[in-house]
Amino acid sequence: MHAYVHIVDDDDSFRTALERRLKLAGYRVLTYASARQLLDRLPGDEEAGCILLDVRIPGMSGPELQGRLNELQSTLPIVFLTGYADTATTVQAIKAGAEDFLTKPIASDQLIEAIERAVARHELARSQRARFDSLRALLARLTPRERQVFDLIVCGRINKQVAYELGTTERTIKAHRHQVMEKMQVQSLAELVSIAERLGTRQPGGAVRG
Amino acid sequence: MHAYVHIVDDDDSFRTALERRLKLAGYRVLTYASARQLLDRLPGDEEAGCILLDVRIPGMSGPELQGRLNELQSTLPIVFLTGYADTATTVQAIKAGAEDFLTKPIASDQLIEAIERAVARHELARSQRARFDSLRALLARLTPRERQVFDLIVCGRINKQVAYELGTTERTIKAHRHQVMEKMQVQSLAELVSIAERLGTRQPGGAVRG
DNA sequence: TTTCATATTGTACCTTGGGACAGGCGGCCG
DNA sequence: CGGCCGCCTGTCCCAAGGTACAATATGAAA
Repeated sequence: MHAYVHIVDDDDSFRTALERRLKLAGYRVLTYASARQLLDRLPGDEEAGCILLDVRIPGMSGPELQGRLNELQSTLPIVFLTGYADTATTVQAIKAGAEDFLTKPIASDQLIEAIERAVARHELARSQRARFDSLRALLARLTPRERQVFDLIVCGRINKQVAYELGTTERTIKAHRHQVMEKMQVQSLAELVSIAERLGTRQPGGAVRG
Repeated sequence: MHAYVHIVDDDDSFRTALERRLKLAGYRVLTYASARQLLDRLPGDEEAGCILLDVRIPGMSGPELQGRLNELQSTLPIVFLTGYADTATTVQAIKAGAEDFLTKPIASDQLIEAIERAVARHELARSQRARFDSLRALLARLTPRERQVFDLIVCGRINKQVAYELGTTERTIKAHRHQVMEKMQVQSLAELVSIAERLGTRQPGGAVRG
């Protein structure tokens, strides 16, 4: 386990001490004195890891950074680590998806436990994200027309209905449908529907009245 | 809005005061002096509502009750309301799905806000649950054989393959398949797959090697 | 201007799905 | 025991999906 731990804290000595502790525990550690710094050298998703984040840091606060990272679709789990914790902030942080909320001083084993949970969650999130993204990539390769056909067939329309709704012929739809199956790398309608369902691109769509 | 608020607190006077406040705010209120009492007269899902729960109550604690209710598949959101809140308990409660975690004394408007959020969430959860349950009910009406056919066709098998895997003929599968579509009240394979996906009864299942 | 991707359409043929109609076998319950 | 249900099976036929082979048109890119 060579997971990255990103420490964001304005207290130099605390940061250094924590860095040393975690390196001894086998982690790769990167430190940041402010939220800004972390955003500037934003860690990607290439490696499993997590963020250890102080609540009160100069400039952008911990929860603010959390919000920003959420906006940026970051999957990096956050473990808050702070001196004083008021209930509202704690609740807000956890609701916003933080993996944990710990108070200083913190026992090493308890911290490591939290980090391990966070890293495990990150690994899970990454793999889910990877699957999701690869499906989205496939979908993105469809031409606009193919995408229209895709949407209709995963809603259960038969070729004839699709042809009617798109103002073309059944033969043409067969061609597009073939392309769709090809590009989405599926052999059956069932798989196609399953993908659509998982990507959330499937609105049941009323039955046709023709 | 005639939502039910279930107050669980061992402090008689607090319970009564809170009950009065909430009734004035238009809620229907039920009070319980212990976790046991609430479990005994367990509120169903018929009406929207939420639970106001103290952390430290005699017998089963707030978080313990929360765990028990989660086991029981309760959808009733919990708003913790307690005098003293340590961080670990707060984090644990929110992670376990509590809607909020407030400390006494609490301003009415803030409490009402939390209750409103909880009730809204309950309404959402109830409607989702209802849809889910109705699908499960349909699925439960399938005979064992039909269920096997269902599982295979939503994985993309064609009749011939299903027949082979179940050691019977294509004709028989057609009959079962017809029954499945009938009982599940769907007109297309797409809808059937969608249901399977939402019910999580669909394991991709490897391609057939025949 | 040539080339490429996209969108379109056609014919012919085969496979798969699905309905209509009809029947057989075995277990469970009143 | 008779009837109901689950399960199985058959034939005929049509509709829908899928493929091979082929071709046209248009706009954008090289």
